Amino acid sequence: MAPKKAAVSTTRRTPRRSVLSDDVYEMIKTMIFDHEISPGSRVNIDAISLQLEVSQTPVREALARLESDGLIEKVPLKGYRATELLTFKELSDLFQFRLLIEPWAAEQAAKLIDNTGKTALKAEMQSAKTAIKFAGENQFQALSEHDSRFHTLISSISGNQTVADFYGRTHCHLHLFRLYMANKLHRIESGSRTDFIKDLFEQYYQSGSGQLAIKEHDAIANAILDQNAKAAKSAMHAHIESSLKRFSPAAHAAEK
Amino acid sequence: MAPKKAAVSTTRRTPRRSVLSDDVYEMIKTMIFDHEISPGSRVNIDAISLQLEVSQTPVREALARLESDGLIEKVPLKGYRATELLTFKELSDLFQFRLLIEPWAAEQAAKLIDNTGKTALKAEMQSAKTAIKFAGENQFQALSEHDSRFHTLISSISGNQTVADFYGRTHCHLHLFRLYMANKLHRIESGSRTDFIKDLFEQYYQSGSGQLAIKEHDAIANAILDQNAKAAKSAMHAHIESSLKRFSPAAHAAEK
DNA sequence: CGCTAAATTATCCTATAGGATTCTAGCGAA
DNA sequence: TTCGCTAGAATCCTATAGGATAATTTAGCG
Repeated sequence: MAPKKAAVSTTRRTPRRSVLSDDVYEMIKTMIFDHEISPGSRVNIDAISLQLEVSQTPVREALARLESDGLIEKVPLKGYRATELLTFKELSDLFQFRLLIEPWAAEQAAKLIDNTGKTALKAEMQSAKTAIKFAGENQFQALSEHDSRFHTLISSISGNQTVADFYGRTHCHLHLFRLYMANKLHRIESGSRTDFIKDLFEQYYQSGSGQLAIKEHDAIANAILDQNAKAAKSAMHAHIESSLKRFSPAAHAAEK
Repeated sequence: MAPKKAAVSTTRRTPRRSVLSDDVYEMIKTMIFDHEISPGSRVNIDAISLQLEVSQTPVREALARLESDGLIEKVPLKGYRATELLTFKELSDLFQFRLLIEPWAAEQAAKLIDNTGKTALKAEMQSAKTAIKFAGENQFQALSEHDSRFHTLISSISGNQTVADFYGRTHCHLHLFRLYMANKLHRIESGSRTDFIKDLFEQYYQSGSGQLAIKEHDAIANAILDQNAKAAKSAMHAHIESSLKRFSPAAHAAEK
């Protein structure tokens, strides 16, 4: 093994640590996240490479990976398109899958957590308090990001890398955020169902739901910190079921 | 091995139904499966594209997807390599994951199966009988393929597409077959541990284990056909645990 | 108004060149 | 001999142009 190379001293070089195709992957994912690429719309390789000012090669690699993730689908000889929003059935299936792995992960996390994990978990719960301070869409986004980090952290503490990987590949928070955004946009455009849907959203996604989710997180986190495996498992189960209930109206509305 | 036709001046009409990169993806996966690309070895893009007589673009796309599948890993600015064999820990994690989803899938399958599903399940069990007739390595491969189809079928009958997708992405049978092949090759090369490992293999992987696995499959299939959900669930649970026991020696041997 | 055929568009694939980085080999000095 | 430095080779990553094929649109005719 070669000793530390002093090549770092050439500060002038571009220390591009990551590869371009990885950046493109993240950028496209963000574009999907932000509804800049709307569900079902076509994704033109030329357009993307022009917009991001890169060649087609890294765009192709990024799209191939996004297809594996289920965020993009390829229609042979026709091109790529963003996947549609989740139907209610797909949302249910996804949450059923989460019910199979996440309560187990929480249980294991309670059994195996060490001091490093406890510190991280406490820090994440602290960050939730600040997320609540945001308003409107920003609050939802902040809460969504906290939620994503929270569940990722627990699956990682569970000690099972396979479970953690597969949880990450659900991209569940991305799907939920897309549902949220689609409903929000729809609410703005068409005034017809405004009252009904508006009520749903004010009630479920804004402060009320946010604080409810945080409370459920608190219960999970405390059980894990107490190393109470049974409580952690059932709290996670309850949280996911409750979460599905909160999002079901959004999925139903999107199917209309 | 099969002589493929050169991509000559295209006077010939090729109604290629699938896209080239999909074919390349399958070919590379087969090469990994067959140890033509051995675990940990580097995968040269140039070499692959020359060997398969395609350009680099579809090879890149295929490798990007295989990376998402965990079969290939990319080291930035150094190239691609095949992933190493599963360690015992990784094998355990993988089977723990299977224990979380497959017994549930079997339970659901028993509840939801219809006549089409019953026909398919019976046909698959019938094909197992012919697989047993093969000998040696071919028997193992035939059994492995039957096993893969069997579990895929059940996860599909479960009705939950998400669960079925994620099961498919474990590529568990590919990993198991790689473990088997690596041990087999090692056994041939080094005579030192021959007796010990040979015993293991004769006992676990050849006819003995094969027929045991088929018996376990029978139990699962019958429970599902009887629509006995509880029995299906516990039979699947037992089968996966038993399967892990059968493969653990291979993983341990490979770590040496 | 409906159907066939040509023209257009779009996508996939190929080919190749050049920049960037890592690995290897060889030379000189302590 | 062993260590450090430098030159060269090998490899990967990016970029761009262009040809081939399938899908789509448009024009023309019955």
